[in-house]
Amino acid sequence: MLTKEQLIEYSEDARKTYLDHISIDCVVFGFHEGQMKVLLLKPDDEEKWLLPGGFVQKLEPIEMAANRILKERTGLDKIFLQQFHIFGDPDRAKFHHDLYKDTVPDEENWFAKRFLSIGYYALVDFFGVVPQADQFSELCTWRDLDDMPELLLDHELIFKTALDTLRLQLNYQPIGYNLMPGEFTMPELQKLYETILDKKLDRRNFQRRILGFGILTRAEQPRKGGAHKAPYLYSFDLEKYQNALTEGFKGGW
Amino acid sequence: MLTKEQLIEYSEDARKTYLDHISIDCVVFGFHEGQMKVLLLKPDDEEKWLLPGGFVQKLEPIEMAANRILKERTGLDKIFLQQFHIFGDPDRAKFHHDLYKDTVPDEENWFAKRFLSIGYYALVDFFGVVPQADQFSELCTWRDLDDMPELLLDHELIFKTALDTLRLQLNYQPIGYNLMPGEFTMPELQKLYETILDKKLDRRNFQRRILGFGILTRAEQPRKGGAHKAPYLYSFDLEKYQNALTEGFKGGW
DNA sequence: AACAATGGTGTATAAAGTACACAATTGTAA
DNA sequence: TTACAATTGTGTACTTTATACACCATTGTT
Repeated sequence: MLTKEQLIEYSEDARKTYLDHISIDCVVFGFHEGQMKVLLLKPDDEEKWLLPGGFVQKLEPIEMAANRILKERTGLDKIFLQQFHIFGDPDRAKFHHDLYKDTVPDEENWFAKRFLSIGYYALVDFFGVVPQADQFSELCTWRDLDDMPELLLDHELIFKTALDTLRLQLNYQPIGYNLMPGEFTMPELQKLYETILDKKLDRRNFQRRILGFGILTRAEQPRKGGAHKAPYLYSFDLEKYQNALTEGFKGGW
Repeated sequence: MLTKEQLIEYSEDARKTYLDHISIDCVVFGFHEGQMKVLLLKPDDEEKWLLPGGFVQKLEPIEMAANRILKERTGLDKIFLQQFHIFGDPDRAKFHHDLYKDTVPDEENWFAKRFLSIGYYALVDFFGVVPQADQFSELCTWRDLDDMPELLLDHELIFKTALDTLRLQLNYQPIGYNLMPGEFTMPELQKLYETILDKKLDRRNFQRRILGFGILTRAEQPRKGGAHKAPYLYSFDLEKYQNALTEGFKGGW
């Protein structure tokens, strides 16, 4: 244990040495018309795009910060959020730094700092979102997964890491409750998996596997009205879904 | 884009609102005599124990910080490190805060802050480690996985999360290169898996599965001298091992 | 020389994953 | 009205992987 004097000295040292700045960047996934979408911001006077993000406030739990930030951009309140990595290269804020470096000296420029950024990914209901730009951006909108623009900073890396994590997650957790509408058909759910994985799946094997998870309830009436054979409607059995989320699927060992 | 005045005002606001403190906590796993071990610190004047940790310095990449911190505690240089979560409850530093709260006022006490902590786990060679206590601790030593003492702060949670992550990792990545000596027998490797998973595995099926990964090389001579039948010696084929690390094992989808 | 303890290898069975075929329904074009 | 394309539902054979269990080999001990 330190003495009083040691503690005060240590504290002064530490204050100079260790202060840092935490931001959160979110990869928000939505699903619409058979396409996986990501919510992006287009900053003023810039070609490239950004992930929605913000700063963690003093004493604010990071989970709460992530929810707050996403509420500002999407209007949504209770969002499926998953922390997946922290990114911490010292020069990752270079964009904002460069943008303002001729305007004000570094000492007065908040952006002339290193930002550690916590990466979250979110799975949301496409129709529930009302995209809202922030003060630095002219646009906040959905972009297709297979038509992504170039991203600023290390947001390319953050996005890729999020997608990899999501794909990995498919192997041991159910997915879809947060992305699909209340009722959906099996082919629609399959399309979700196919866009996430970026590959075709066999219709019949997909159906068997998904049903084998035991997390779906089939409605009595199929969906009428469309062309072709009327498909059955399914919904997630929330209790079993939640259980599968915590338990995980197959063991491996 | 902000004007000069807006930027300066924004920066001042931000400085007050967002400054934070980043620490790193490490769960260091070692393997010795058929037992999984974790490196722990016993602070002065405390019953409970701590994980080795430290602070990330300004402008220091976090990966580098983790390596630096572990070098101080273990003497090891190039360590297998895996970031797995960031822990950010506002009151998680309560221990140090309480410890010193009667000694100096909060403004002068570095510990009267919220610390965000990045959790890393490390897999190391047991014999390569020379445990070294820090200035706050009377002891730094290995503890058996099944004989863990109580831990301070949220280190219990950090440890559990690390173990869960490690167990999950077993399902899609090889493990052992960083934990086993250069040459080892199949039963020894099996014991590693068994202690991590905390369950018995079938000898014969384990062997087939591991060999099926194609990452082991069998030495020509078995290990002589011990009692009973002489077991074969294996070593990891580093190239194939690395490849399996990045590729992952089974797909699932 | 018999025995206990440990390690190496094989085989039968069950479960899971893959590939593919056929029937049913619905709107549309002939 | 009928043939057809498109889509969906269901089944079945085959392959691969996982699981359970049996037998033999080696080595030191009794």
